This record gives sequence, structure tokens and C-alpha cells, in this order.
Amino acid sequence: MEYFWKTDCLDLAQTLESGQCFRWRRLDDGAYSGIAGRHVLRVRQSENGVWFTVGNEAEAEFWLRYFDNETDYPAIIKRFAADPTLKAASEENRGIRILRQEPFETLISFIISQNNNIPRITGIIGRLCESFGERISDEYGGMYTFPDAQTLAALTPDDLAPLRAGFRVRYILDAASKVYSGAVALDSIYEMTYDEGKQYLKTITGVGDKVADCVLLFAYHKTEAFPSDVWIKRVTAEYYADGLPECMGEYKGIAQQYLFEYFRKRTPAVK
DNA sequence: TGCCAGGCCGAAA
DNA sequence: TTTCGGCATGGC
Repeated sequence: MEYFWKTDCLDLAQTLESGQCFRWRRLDDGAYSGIAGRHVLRVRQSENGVWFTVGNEAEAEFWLRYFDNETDYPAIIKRFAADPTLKAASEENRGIRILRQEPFETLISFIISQNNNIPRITGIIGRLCESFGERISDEYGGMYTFPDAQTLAALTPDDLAPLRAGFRVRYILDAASKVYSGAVALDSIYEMTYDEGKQYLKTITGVGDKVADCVLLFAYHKTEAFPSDVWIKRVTAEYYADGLPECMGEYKGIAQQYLFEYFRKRTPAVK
């Protein structure tokens, strides 16, 4: 069935190619195919919203939540107008939304992302899923689930060698074994504060401030994560040297995404 | 060939 | 506590 979601604050290219997710493909006709959990979606942009191609109404509900439909982005952008830089950044990138992704997949994905680039991250994650996930659909060339912690925890570095993930392999295995053993209970993080969640995630080898922030934001929507990102902290320092603007309120993570894209277009990368 | 990619680890200062 | 070299791989 086709399900239409009317919204003027979702740009598929801005959101799905922003580096917060790695399991979407742009199809020849401009639509996107993607998978989350055991849900497969084809989604295409239209002028005043997006069209979901899904099996039933429940699937549409799942994807609405994935795309963070309960957050009022227009209201947030209006609020951000109190700060000139944030106003420009949010209006220019008003189609970006913070997805609600599954914690384990987000954790492994951002471990893989460290000192890496988006095309290669996407490739490694694709090979991970094709090798150790489950093929649940033949659509779009085959759709594979993200492997669970139990599956990954049983693997060896040699098993993961074909992924060509390099030094990150031992981090992936440490994360999987800690999650599978229960040493790190990802569900418990929903109830934690940002600081608690960060400290907790950093008990995993290969998870530092940056990876933890990405997981806390993209899986848990713990938006206190601004502006710990090394890059944005440096490029925004001169704008927000005296502290963050009041209008950010609790929406620091969303602000971070707007500002990241805004500055990325204007500033050479800073190491 | 050399540099870089939304970093992190571990050792040295 | 902070700094910094090393780390695998692939694209440019």
C-alpha cells in the first residue's frame, strides 16, 4: 500500500544522506529503499510530504516513528530564529530530521564510522549485514537485517576480516560481547541521563566521546549532546564562545545537525 | 605518492 | 591530565 505523510520538514536526501544512518540507497527513480529492524521501506519525496510504500498500516506507523513524526520541527525552527546563525542553519537545512534508530545497530555503525568516510562506512556495514544478517526480502537487490549481538559475539577477528573494517574489528567484537553478555544493557540507557549514558557507553572499547554522542543522539534522542563533536565544537567556538543561545533549549541535538551541515558547507575540515 | 576520512587507544610527558 | 603516534583501509 501507499501511505502519504504530509510534512514540510522532511527532506529525504538531507536526512538519509546526512551521515546519521547507513542503510539507505537512492534508487534510479530518486526514491530511497531502506531497512530498520525487520521493516523494509521504499520512500519517495513529494512536494508537501513523502510517500511510503509499505505492507500495511502498522508498517506505516513504524516508519512514522522512525522519522520522528512526534517532534514538531517547524516549531523548533521557529524557536531557533532567535539566534542569527542558528536561524540561517535551521532554515537552510529544515528538511533534516533526527531519526530514531535501533541502539545496537547505531552503536556498531558509529564504532565503524571512526576515522572513516561515509561511502566506506556504508560498504562495511553492507558487508556486515550481507554476511551475518538475515535476508528477509528480495526487493531492491536483497534486504538484510542488521546482525544481532549474539551473532556477532560468536565471531572471531578472522570471521570479520572480509569486511575490511581494519582496526575497528576488535571494537565491534567487544561491543557485541558486552551487549550479548548483558555487561552493557542498551535498553537501560533510555532511562539514563545524558551523562550516565555517555559514561556507560564508554565502557565499551572503541567508544569515546564522539561515538557515544552519536549513539545517544541518533538512537536515544538524548540531545544534551551539543556541542561535544570535535569538529563542530571548533567551528562554532567563535559563534558561541559565551555559551549556547537560550533558544536551543532542549533541542541541542537537532541544532547540532543543522549547524553541522551549515558549517560543513562553508568551512574547510578541521582535524 | 601522500593525504584524508564526523576517532580511539595507550603510552609518554 | 593532556598530548600524540599508531592504527587498517580505500578513495582521491
